[in-house]
Amino acid sequence: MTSATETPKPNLLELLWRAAPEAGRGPRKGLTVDAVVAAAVELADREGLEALTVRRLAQELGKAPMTLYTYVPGKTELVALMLDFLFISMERTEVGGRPWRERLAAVAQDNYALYRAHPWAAAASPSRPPLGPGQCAKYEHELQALEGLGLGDVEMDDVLAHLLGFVRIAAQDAAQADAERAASAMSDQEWWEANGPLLAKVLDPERFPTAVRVGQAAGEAHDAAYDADHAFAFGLERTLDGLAPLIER
Amino acid sequence: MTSATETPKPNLLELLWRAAPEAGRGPRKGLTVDAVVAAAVELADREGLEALTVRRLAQELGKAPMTLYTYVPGKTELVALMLDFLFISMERTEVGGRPWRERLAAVAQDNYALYRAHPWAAAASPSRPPLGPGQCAKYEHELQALEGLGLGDVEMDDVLAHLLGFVRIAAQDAAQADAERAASAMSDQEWWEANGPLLAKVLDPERFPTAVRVGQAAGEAHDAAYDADHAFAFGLERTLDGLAPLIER
DNA sequence: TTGTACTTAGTACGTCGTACGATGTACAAG
DNA sequence: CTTGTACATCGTACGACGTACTAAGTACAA
Repeated sequence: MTSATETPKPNLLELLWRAAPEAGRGPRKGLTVDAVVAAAVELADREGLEALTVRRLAQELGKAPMTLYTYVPGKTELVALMLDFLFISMERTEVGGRPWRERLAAVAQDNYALYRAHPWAAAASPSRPPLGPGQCAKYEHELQALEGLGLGDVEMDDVLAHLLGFVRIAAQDAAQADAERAASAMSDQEWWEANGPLLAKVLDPERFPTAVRVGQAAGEAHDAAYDADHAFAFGLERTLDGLAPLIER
Repeated sequence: MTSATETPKPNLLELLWRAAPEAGRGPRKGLTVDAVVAAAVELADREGLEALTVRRLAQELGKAPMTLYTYVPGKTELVALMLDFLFISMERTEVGGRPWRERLAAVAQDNYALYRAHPWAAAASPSRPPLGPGQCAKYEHELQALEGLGLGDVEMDDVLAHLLGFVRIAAQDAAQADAERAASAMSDQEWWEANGPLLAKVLDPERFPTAVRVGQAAGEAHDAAYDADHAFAFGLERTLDGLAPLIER
């Protein structure tokens, strides 16, 4: 055993809470973790999560790529920090004293707005994000919207997870629909010219009677293959309806 | 303009429906699209989606990497084919004549079972998969579970999308929880030794009273940070409760 | 003043998806 | 039967990626 200097390699939790031991010797740092994270969020917002590469981010910050590893141990940790960064500063509608349905709707809408503003976050966000300050503040605020409704503690957690899961999948689907529209160089017309004939042959109303009928009706109703905001509005009502028996019992 | 031979480059839809123009000249093909897709599914099942690389898949098939591009235009299309492959052969519980709640529960459970057996699929599956034969058969079957309940066509589509969205997010969360458990080299005990002190300091019951109380209760109730199957069971009941007012009106 | 812990940067490794070009095969046209 | 051509196959290579490693230089502690 040498008396080697253990480079303490900051833990993700320490990083999230900015509990790093505050360096002593050596040159001054030219950046902060926050600056790196903020720039990363801005880049991901602007050009999507797949454009967020270490090289690219370093370039925007005017540093060499490997320099970023002084601030963040790796890309996974960076994304976790980015998420918590969003959670810290997201809108939290105040709902004290309002009926439960409005309270939960506000929670859902705050989350949906967050994911719509930062589409990469919907895909990156796990159901149990690491316990950073943002996640904790968010959890606290959202649980308070569920206080006093006669739910047990475990039920409160179940209900919240259920509600937030709905919002996440709605936001994921919305983001993906947007991305597909943007990525497809084809106009709707071109697409139909290319694929219509085959589809007409293959979507046999005798083989798929219900599918053809319903699919057509849905497509015409939304004037598109998929209407994300409608799906969110519809799903939110259903989700709240589904919580009513538990809450109003 | 030369009279160049346009290599017709198979469309994704043509590929899904196996409507490729059936080559004429040249050496016999050593594989089929189905063989490639089946091997890819098996590899992804066995080692996860990130282990599914073109080189690796080619190796398992005894071919050179670039050879696969004769069968499939690219990796995105391969994943789409893999999904439709699952949809073709998935379990479809027969539910004719049963009450609506049982029917929808069966649809949800068939989907959940699919995603649990093929965890990569939950992440890869969009809300509107391309219209391959599997997706069509699936859509048809699932819509039939909604027939005769007094819903309009557009409502049937909305309801199904809502139900399937719930299943997808539940499966995603389950897969991710499993993956995290597997990836973390730490035991629970090691994790708490490493992170407990910081958490104790930072999870201040005065700052986050509800979060600390509820989080602890939920953690103890499930004996883990997250219990995916419980979340699915709970959420399914809530989701069906939420559809009741629409169906039983 | 000197030693040491640190930030920064350059280079490089192993991975990925896939473009390109050469080689050889088997059918179609002569 | 011969020959031309469309195609399957494969080796090589390119430009990305995350990041390990090393060297250089800086500013505080002793």
